[in-house]
Amino acid sequence: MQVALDLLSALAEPTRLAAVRLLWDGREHCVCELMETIGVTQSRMSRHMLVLKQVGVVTDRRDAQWVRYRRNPDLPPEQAAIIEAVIASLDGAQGRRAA
Amino acid sequence: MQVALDLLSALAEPTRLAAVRLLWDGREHCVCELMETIGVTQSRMSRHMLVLKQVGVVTDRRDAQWVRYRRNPDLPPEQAAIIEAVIASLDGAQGRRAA
DNA sequence: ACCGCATATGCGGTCAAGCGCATTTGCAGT
DNA sequence: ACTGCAAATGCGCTTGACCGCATATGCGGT
Repeated sequence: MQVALDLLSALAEPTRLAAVRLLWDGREHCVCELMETIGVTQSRMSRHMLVLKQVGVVTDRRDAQWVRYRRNPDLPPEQAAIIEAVIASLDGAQGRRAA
Repeated sequence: MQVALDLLSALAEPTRLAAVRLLWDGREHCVCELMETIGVTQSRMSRHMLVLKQVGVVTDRRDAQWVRYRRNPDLPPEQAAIIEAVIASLDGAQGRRAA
């Protein structure tokens, strides 16, 4: 159960959920981009990304002065399914509001 | 986003996740049954059920001296999908361990 | 009316999560 | 070597989640 709890805890925070949502396009994003898009301070963004990395949701890579984060391609399918369901609920809410 | 965050927070707690899992059989369960099955104190169980009720995951019903909780049948599908993905990951982990 | 089981709740304590600020570290250009 | 941007981290603080204990409330049965 612990794995699921860790994942849920990681997602149950606004900054982290926003980051996961952005990273779920499959592309790489540096911390500076994420913090600007989401609108949070640098240390805050950095720490939250660490949490996401620790639960295995994302991967990071040094690229010169930047650290590029992206969705972890090796994330177990059952966990990916959870994240996708969450993102779908976010997008769905948006769509229904617009309709 | 708030709705999803509330749901995730509600699920990201051991006692509540265990309760949701039990209630997801669609049947009714009283607090006394839940607390015994899960193995927690009465006040603890009661309070966690309140949280689950507040986020709309479960419904309660007075039946004589008991309060019967069950899965909320009116839970929006996108949220139900999240919960089902979580439960599937729990069951899946179990099955794979046994295999 | 009283008792007893089931459930909820008031209260106070503990602990970890999250935060900002300041500093450090990593890296590239000059 | 020095400067500057990107990212991480040490530190101390605040706040809210969760807990147990005790008590209140709801509801039959006697």
